Amino acid sequence: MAEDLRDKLGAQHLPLRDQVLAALRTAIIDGDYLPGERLTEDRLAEDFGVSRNPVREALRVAEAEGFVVILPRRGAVVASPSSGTISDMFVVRERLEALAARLAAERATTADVAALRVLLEQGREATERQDLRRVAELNSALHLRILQISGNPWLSSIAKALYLHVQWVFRLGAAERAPHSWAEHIQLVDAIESGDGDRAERAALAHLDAASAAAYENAEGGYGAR
Amino acid sequence: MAEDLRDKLGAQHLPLRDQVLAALRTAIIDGDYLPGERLTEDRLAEDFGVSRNPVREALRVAEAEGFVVILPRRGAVVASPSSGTISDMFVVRERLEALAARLAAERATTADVAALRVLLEQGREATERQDLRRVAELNSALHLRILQISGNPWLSSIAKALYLHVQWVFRLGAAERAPHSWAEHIQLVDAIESGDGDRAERAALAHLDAASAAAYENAEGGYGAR
DNA sequence: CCGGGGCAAAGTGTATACGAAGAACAATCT
DNA sequence: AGATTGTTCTTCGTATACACTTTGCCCCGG
Repeated sequence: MAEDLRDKLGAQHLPLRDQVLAALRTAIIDGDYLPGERLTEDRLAEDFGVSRNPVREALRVAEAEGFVVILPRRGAVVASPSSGTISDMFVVRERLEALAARLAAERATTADVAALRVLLEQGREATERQDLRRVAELNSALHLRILQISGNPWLSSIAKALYLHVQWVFRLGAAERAPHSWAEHIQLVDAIESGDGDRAERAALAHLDAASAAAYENAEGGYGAR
Repeated sequence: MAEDLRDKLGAQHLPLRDQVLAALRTAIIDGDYLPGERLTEDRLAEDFGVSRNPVREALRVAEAEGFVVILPRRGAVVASPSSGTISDMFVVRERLEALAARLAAERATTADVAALRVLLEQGREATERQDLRRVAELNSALHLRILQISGNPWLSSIAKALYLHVQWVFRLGAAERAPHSWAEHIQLVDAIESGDGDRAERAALAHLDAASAAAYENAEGGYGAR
């Protein structure tokens, strides 16, 4: 896309609305704002120390991304992912990440693979140290990196959005993803390195299936229903 | 120019920002605003007969949806789908619609299938009448209906967003989709009726491949670069 | 004690104005 | 010419105002 243009020109200035959006997203994902909670504009404006306008703009985008629901004349509430939508999410994500794995396998440079291996190694270390927070971070980083390597901006942005929601569900469902997923990650990176699209896709599917099962388990009755 | 756009807003009593967003989307898809065209807030506000606030909120969502690109401190321009992103879109859409077809096959009621057949029949008629505009409408309706039957809101909304972009590319690339796609549609609906997920998926893929090829052909050098 | 009517508070939706800062472009100076 | 300096256009954010809806509460009558 026009990313090159965007990079060239005044890129480093982050509009307030974007900062608010980022803060809002993480607040929701981290559970600072709980599903069903009402988000009045004034309150958010005060929380973030800005006026109503940036907040409103951030809210619209958050709505488009599925983090909040906006009821006309009644304002925004944090969305409530039901267990039904969780499995829906995973079915879609499975397909998208499988595709990403295939494309990544077909396009990865040796540098790309090296970067993945670094993440893998760091993940192994963090797992050894029992640093679950860092493990989760690296897990995200790995998946996001693969998406990026796939070189398909649409795929990347859609899958990223879904991924954020998955994280959200995880946090709500208490536990972080179990560390055993790193074995699957290694399989996946190996497959990508091999350049074999079919194999990469299979590896991604296997991994996602396991992740899905774990998520579903965690999520069962995890959050405040409604 | 400002008049016809204003008329599209009509007398509905939705929030203005939603009307503006809808009008903006269709204006972009219909080619009233061309790729690369600069969209200043004042201009849009005047075109739609509203103040700048609803316009700004609509623009943020339009950006999230990929219809415009917002450059910090420089404002919004209509996005320019390059032929690269077109094929990227189709690769993703292929997977999603294949999934939708599978789910639809697994879940479709006889009423669902009947509804699809009605669309099919209307499409056949419209094709006979050479009513290309109506054919395109029915084509959309069919795909959207299948998405809906799939019963997966995530899949549905993501694929719908992608579909809008495909339509956009089509309009830009001049011609509507060739009428021969109806034969593929019939295959697809038959497969869905059969309840055979694999078969439905294959039918969807075949259809999408053909559509993709046609789109790619139309798009080649179709629009004004940037 | 309870249900409903009505009223006030809260909050959204929209408009408007204004100042600050960035970007683009023209004019000016060396 | 090339660099520098204004000038202008716009976005970005703030603030304010106000209509209109929704909500919640109080009070009243049963």
